[in-house]
Amino acid sequence: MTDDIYHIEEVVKCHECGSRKLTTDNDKGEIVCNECGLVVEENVIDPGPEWRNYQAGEDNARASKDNRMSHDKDRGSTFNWRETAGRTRSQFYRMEKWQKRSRVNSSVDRNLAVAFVELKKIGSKMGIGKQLIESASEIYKRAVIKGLIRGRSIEAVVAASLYGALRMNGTPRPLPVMASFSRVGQKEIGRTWRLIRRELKLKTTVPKPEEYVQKFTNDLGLANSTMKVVYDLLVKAKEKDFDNGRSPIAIAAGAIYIASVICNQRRTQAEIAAVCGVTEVTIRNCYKQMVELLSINFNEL
DNA sequence: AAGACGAAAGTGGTTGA
DNA sequence: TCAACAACTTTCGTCTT
Repeated sequence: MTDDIYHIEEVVKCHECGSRKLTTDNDKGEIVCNECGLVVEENVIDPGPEWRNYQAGEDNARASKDNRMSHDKDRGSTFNWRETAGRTRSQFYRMEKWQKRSRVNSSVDRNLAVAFVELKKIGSKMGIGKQLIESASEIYKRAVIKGLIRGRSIEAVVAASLYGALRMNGTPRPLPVMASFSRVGQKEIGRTWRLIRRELKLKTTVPKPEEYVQKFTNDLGLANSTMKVVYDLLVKAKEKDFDNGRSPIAIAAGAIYIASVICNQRRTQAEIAAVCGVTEVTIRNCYKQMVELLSINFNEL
């Protein structure tokens, strides 16, 4: 993957001895002079807004990438030309490069800034708390550092990060619901989330039906007592292994429909479908099977 | 007219050979 | 890797309230 690396154009010879025999060390992210051994370039970066994707040897690679994120913080004082006046030409030359590099870094910052604005926008539209926005931005930042933005839109990665943060918090939202708050389609959000989860090795579990209940019943304006009935139905369904292979959202939606009828707080299948992000057909199929399984005298209600 | 129902055809994910 | 499969969606006509 050596040829995958992007060189800054002006780095063609060693500042110390002038040799053009240079070797790139991918793992360390350095360019080293073959003649005198000087590290000509550290933290080799893509001059464009995006950067290359590190492959194996993650640990070393990550160290240099992390440095990149804090370039201006670490090196800020190096840019003071007054302090360095009178030094050799090659040193000015080097400093000039750091400045260029800082501009590259600021494009990373701009990416993060744009992303965080987007994240806050979606978050406030969805009524998501500060803590979760923080978690989502943490995931986003790590995705950026891993180079996962490449070939994807900021919006997609933002939506996926938020989706993931919600799931990991035990308060998942259905993909269609996420998509309705984003300009990105649910397929793209789902695909991006799977990638992020895999690449960042995030530990997630398959959402359980009960994780959706609070949010759904709230949105439908159902009473706490009705919500309690939903939970009871889910417990009974689980006892009979109703959850294998079926979408947890569909199960939650079906249970909510049954409970809304039982508790005289009837909601139409269409209303529930809209809130839960599944179709009426799915709710019908699911609640019918549940009624059958739990021997509920539904028609008498 | 609104809501519920179910058939039919299509999609995307999972599983097992 | 590919076919088979179950769950789910979309669409639409029909029935019930």
